[in-house]
Amino acid sequence: MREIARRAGVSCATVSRVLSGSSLVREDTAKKVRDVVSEAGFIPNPSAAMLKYGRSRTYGLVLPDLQNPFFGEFVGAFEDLLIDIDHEVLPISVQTSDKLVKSVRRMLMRQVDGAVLVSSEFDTGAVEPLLLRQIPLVTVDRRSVQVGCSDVSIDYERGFVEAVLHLKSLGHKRIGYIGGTKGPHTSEVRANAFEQAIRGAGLVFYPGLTRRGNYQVTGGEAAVMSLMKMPAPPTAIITANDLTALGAALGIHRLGGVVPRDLSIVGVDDLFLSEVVQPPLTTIRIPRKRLATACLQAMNYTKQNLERIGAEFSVPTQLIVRESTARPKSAPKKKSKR
Amino acid sequence: MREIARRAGVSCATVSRVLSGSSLVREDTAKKVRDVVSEAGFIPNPSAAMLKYGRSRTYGLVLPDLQNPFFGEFVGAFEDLLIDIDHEVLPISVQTSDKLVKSVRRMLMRQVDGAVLVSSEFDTGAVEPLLLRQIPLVTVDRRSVQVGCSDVSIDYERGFVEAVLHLKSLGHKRIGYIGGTKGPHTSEVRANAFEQAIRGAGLVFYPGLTRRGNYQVTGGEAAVMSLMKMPAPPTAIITANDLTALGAALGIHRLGGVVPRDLSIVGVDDLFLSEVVQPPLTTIRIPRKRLATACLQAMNYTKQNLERIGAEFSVPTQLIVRESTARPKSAPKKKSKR
DNA sequence: CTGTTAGCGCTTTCAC
DNA sequence: GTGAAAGCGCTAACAG
Repeated sequence: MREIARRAGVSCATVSRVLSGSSLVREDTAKKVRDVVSEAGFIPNPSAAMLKYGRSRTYGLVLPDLQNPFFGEFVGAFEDLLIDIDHEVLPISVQTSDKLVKSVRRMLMRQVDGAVLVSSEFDTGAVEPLLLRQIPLVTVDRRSVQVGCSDVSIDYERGFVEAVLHLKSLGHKRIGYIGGTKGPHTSEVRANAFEQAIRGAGLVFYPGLTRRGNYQVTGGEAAVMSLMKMPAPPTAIITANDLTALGAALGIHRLGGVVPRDLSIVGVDDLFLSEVVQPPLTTIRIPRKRLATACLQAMNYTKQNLERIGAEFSVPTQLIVRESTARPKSAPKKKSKR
Repeated sequence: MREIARRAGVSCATVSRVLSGSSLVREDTAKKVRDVVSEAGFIPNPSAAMLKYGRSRTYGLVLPDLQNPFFGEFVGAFEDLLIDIDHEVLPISVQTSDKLVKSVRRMLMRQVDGAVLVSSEFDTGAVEPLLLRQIPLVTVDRRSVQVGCSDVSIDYERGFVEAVLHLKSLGHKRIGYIGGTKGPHTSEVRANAFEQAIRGAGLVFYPGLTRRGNYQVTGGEAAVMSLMKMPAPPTAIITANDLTALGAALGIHRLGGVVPRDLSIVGVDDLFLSEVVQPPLTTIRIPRKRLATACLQAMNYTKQNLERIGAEFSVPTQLIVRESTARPKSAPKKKSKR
């Protein structure tokens, strides 16, 4: 920078002013500086500014599992948003929850300006250091907020209602559910949302038709195996995410069955792959862009209201009907009229 | 840090020495400092060190497409490796090649200590600024090196040979290929590798049975449609990656056919999803961990030999046989004995 | 062994 | 409108 100042015949203070777009510089001086800057290919070093202000222009993004394509896509969406405001993303994948403690340390080291926690599977203790240091937090679908921490919830409720109505209109009455393993809180919320969607549609909720999964293919497969072994198995299921749904489809196939003939399946996420598998998956889409936007919005809110309880944001979902759902085998023909 | 020094009754130089593990400190002093550090939850600010040494302990990772799960998995593998050496990864997804210029700028700003370029689809000009600033570069599968830039190639050759032999042993003779769109160089290399694998196996290479794809599902689908319309379509194909293979399978399905009955398909990557689709995909596995390790190794080599031409590293591939390959419809029964 | 000090690159008062 | 200078947190050379 000194070098630029020297070449332009000004001081580094002036160069700094030009670069930060201060209007206190005469236009011809500014132009000259800009010329020298671009000619020399000068790129300012933000670490110096960071050192001075303690802000890194970086947000931590804690994800449970980069193997799930959904999160890869989400990182991309979030990154795009940050580019526009000249920030970076520090992605952190946390397979096991004890790694969160280390991750928090990493974020602290890198002086992140905030953190988005997409794995809700964590105990508050782990993020305590972040809160203590006044780092704004945003959780996704944790359904609870606290001082310095906002939440963006994904509106599964609406998606579940749409999905259940769709299944009901096809003639399904015994609808099962394969959930996730996450923190008791979220799991509870979702299971309740499912139950209410069922009841809201005027159907009977069968607790015996719900299973736990692990948000992965393996969990969906195991759960569907267990479900189909029952004396009265479900004719349709809704799963916690597309990976679980894919696992369920695989399980049906292993059992010698066919989707949707033997079981209708509804996923959640709408991975771009869900469209190309056979059969293409009916799923409740979580819009990544909107989710990313809401996270950033929540981040800004939290930052500006650090002393107050965080706000709750919500992202809508949308049912995408494809071919993994159909009329149940046993459905009386007349139902088709409805 | 001053605060810590004050509390421990030492100077900040001593604190710094303790934190960096210097042995020049008496054990009891060091212990005391460590106690204070952990009690106060002190976390050093690396930007200061960065400012001083110009090193950020961050590597840029330029990826073509975070939507392809392979890259998500690769980011995870690379991140794991970097954690061990206390570095971070700055992931940058580059959809269009003109964005590379901006990305390069971002990496320069963040003072990355090096960059791994997984999209080989770029002209050398775009990364010139990196080279100029003596930032070590590693390309993946670019098959060329230069001063300050090493390459890690993926041994498609071996994978193609294995795949062709596998298909030949099943009785296939007309084997097609759906490539990618990447820079002319890599595409050429792969197409050649395919051709040689075919010839090496004593089969006839039919140029008319090769198509270009786009490394995505859409490309595979379009290419297979075109291929199957031919008077004498292939009985098996090898594709540039699993997404293309999935697209090809989808295309066959759209055409009313069945994989592998109407066409055997071999992919490349071994996405974890490839195992769970129907039929599970026969594919040439690229080991992410080994690839990540090789990239880091290449990075270290380049860093230590910045003045010299980079080295070439290679990562082996491995054929994983699943159910998307089978004997061709037309195969004479006696072939089965072989 | 430990303390003092200078300086990394930048921004930002405060003078001029 | 512009320059001079201090200071962000840390490290390394040097002094003690």
